[in-house]
Amino acid sequence: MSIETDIKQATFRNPYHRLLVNLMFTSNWVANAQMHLLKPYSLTLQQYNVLRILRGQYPNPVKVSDITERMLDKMSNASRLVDKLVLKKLVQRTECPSDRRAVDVVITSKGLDLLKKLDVVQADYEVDLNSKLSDEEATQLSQLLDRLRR
Amino acid sequence: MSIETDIKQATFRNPYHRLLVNLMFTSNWVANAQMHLLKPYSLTLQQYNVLRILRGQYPNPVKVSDITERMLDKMSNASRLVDKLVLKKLVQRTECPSDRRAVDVVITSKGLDLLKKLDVVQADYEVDLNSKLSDEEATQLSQLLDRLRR
DNA sequence: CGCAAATATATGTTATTACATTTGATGTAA
DNA sequence: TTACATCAAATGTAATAACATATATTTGCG
Repeated sequence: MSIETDIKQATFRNPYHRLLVNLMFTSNWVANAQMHLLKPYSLTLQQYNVLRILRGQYPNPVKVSDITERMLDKMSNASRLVDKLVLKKLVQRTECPSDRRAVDVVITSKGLDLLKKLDVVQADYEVDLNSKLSDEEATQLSQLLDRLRR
Repeated sequence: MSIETDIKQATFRNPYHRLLVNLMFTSNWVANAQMHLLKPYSLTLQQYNVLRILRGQYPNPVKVSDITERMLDKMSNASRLVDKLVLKKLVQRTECPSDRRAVDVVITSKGLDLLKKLDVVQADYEVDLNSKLSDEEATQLSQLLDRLRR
């Protein structure tokens, strides 16, 4: 279904207007689906993203400021997000030895195990996308998104 | 810059994984920019979207349930969003004569005036996109997003 | 060195979101 | 018509987000 049908709007002013609306709508649509996948594991999308960032650097620590930077999903909740993950014992927080202002965060083995389980769920979801867009189309879509942010 | 550089992640498992991350990232990026455009007018992005939905039907009323449906941005805040807009006198709420459970919402002339001012701001933003993607590319991107939601 | 500016994180506050429940109205089947 | 399911909106609530400010540390310039 086209975005026009999905949001029941007959026309847009121009292709850019349509694109902006479509982008937000689609992203919400995906975020929603992902949230529901994560729900049985009591993880929010943001917490999941933080865990994946940490796994990407494992076993090296990542600073809270690095997490903030990579999320774009805005300022200063990184500290509290890490809080939540510490409470769940999915990450560990230690003072950075070279800069006592900073905090080193590392994913725990419990966190890694959880991500492993979620990899399966996520892979299934991605396979599902495969039936809608080919590899090439997914790549092309990604490249167009990159250009939009230039 | 590619999404890899933007979020400092070397690789993704597959094109779909990259696409999902890129989609969220880009959408946050756009939402953020839009939020800052709206800030001087003390409107949130959601409130702005509701106003545009109402303008689309003007002078016909739109039910709260219709607003909810078109937002996908989830359940049940539509009622409170309308509340906020009523407080600002940007919309008017009247009981639907044919179904007393429902509520008819109509944008006021003050609301229409505000949207008119925002049209200019929004148009400027869209012109800016024009320098990054051609009309055809914007259309193509939109179509790929449509297919992703199939 | 001494001190102001910058940096990293944490915290306080308010608004917004997600989710569940409530209230009232309508549709429908016995 | 009554009883019951369904539906529309509003409301309660807990979690989360946005934004400003605070606290502690480091950096760098005179």
